[in-house]
Amino acid sequence: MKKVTGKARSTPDDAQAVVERYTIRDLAEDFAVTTRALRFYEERGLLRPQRKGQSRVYSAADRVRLTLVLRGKRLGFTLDESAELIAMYDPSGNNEGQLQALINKIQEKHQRIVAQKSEIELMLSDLKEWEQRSRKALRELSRGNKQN
Amino acid sequence: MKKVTGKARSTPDDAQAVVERYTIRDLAEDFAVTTRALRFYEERGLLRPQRKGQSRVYSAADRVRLTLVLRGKRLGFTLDESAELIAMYDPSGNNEGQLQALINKIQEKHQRIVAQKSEIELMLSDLKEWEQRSRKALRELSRGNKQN
DNA sequence: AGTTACGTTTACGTTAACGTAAGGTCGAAG
DNA sequence: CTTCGACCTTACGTTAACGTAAACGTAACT
Repeated sequence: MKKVTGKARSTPDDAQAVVERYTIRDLAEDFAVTTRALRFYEERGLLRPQRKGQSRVYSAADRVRLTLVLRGKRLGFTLDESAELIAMYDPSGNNEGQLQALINKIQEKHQRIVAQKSEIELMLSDLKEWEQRSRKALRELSRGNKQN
Repeated sequence: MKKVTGKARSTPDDAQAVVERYTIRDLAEDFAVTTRALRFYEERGLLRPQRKGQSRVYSAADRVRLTLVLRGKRLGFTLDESAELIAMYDPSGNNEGQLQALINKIQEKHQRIVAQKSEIELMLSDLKEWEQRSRKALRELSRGNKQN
């Protein structure tokens, strides 16, 4: 969690607002992703870091976005879907319609997850069944061996 | 479920064992997969239909295999994993060690599925949380509008 | 013979989310 | 000045599971 204020080197005299800035590596380490992934996310419009020269400079806002992206991944969203959701949640366009749309999207995904959950429950029973059959076959096999 | 015995056309006199045979299309329809998929599965060693001339002829055994493959898919197995499992379950090599290995594999997958399940539960709560925040933002926004 | 239906092989195309070079820039350290 | 180390861009490679198209064989019907 290397936090660095405005000018990191050695000018603590400058009492400007404490704007946290992070290098690409900071974020990569903090979130356990590769720098390639971060650049990729940017390419896909999920992050919009500033530049200092050619280097990317990430802010706290970018960390929030990244958090959302990663959360989206865990939720099984594609990057495009996450991009869409994040865009909708963007404070700049926080009007009523947008938010309602966002809520709808979320509920849509909610449905999908619920479906996945029942799928998995089916899978579990399938697996158990299969294992049972294997065990049974194994028992019968060893019984057969004894009778040999 | 077009079942066809030995020689389908018009020789019911031939009383040989009722060996069910299916065309590639039969299987495709019965299992709701494409013929391409069936050929692909064969290419990957998951199915081994006989040939009559150049055409593929599937047997009941192939249906079982296909069932296992599709079940594997639902279980989140890759084709390679399914191939492995099916190979292990193959009656030709049904010795004790093989079966035990199969059971182990299955349990391994079982673990994975269980993990997925809890992942999904996390996702669900994440989603609900997110939705809550959106709703709240929406309420506050409409409250603000009234005061305008 | 011609057409239609169904089968075959070969092989390139597709999608997602990065991985993995290859080569170039830039500022600090020795 | 040279060498690092960290950053950058460009661009091709990768994996899974087929989709899709091309070009052809064969059998049955008309």
